[in-house]
Amino acid sequence: MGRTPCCDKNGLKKGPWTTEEDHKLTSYIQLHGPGNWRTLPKNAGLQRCGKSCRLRWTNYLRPDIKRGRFTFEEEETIIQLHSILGNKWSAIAARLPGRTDNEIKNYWNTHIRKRLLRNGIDPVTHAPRLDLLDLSAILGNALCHVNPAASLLALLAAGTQSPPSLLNPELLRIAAALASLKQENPELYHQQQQNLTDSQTTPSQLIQLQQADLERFLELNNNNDNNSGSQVSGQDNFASLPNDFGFWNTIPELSENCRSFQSCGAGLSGNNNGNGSDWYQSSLISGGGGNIGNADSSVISTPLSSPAQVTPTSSNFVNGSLSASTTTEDERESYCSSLLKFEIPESLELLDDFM
DNA sequence: AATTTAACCAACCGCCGAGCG
DNA sequence: GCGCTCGGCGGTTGGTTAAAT
Repeated sequence: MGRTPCCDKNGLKKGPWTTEEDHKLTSYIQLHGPGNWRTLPKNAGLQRCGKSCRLRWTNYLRPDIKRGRFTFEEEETIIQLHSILGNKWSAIAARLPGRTDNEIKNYWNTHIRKRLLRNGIDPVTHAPRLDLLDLSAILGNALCHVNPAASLLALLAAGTQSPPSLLNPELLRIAAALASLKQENPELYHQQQQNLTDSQTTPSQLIQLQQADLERFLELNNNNDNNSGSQVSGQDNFASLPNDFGFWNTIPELSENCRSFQSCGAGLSGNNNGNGSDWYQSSLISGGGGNIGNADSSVISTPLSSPAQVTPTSSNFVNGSLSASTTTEDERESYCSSLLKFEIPESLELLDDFM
């Protein structure tokens, strides 16, 4: 199947297109329609190969192309489709009106892929990188949606391998998830609670290992709130902890783990139907999952589609999600940062319910 | 202000499959 | 069945711009 490259011929121009060339190509296609790319450049008076013309038209000049930044919904769609289709950019583009495969591919490679990698998620398999992450965080995130109670158990079980005085950051996160579930879907919440009751493990025994630190932490958080009258970021809160607070300050890895603690908003997504996709996708975008020791604001283990526990200050926050049409990446980052604000929900008392 | 580095993205390259004679 | 062309696709490059030093 031999084939001569269409651009090998001398005299054919390469490189960036000029306005005049764009005008010639657009005018010709408006008159004759696209197609027959081999003869098109000659007929249109262009010193380009047909392939170059086709790419210019399909990726840039086509009138139905949507320019500008990708919206939040588009980003979610790309991730979702990529998890199913892989690098089938044209197939993904077919689901995103106005976006070209080239544009999606570029956006994936320059934005989404990097973000997933930063968050410890393999951009190829969409699975957490076990070699990079803390196992308990992975377990927590993976199970959180399916079965919060089981997730709690898993995390607590993982916690038993840590020094007893270590406050497992996932514990509060899962607790917040359960709190959110209780508010959003009481029926499912009680079902999960029943699952926990039916299990052979006694959570009270496990949770007691961490209860002391949990109480001290909440006490500190309350003091901070009372003193400042404002919310305190998670990192600041940890920074304010006394050095003898638990065991973590003696071990760098544990210290980092705790400093990366991000609370609240970890509830299940608004879609509590057992399909984990939107929670998963939101986690990918917002940076969910086992980010350890990374203060990057893009790695927030909080699903954007679950705002129940957070109070975003961004004006773009509309109806429980970012206002997609106006959301820039900077604003998204800002929004993510706002999710770091500390708000231990009152319903965290539900931990006692498990006791 | 100048230089270096990083990020972005349009465009190119090469491979592939469909279709045709 | 073979050879060829065409259009499509995914990977990669390199020029431009922005940010950092």
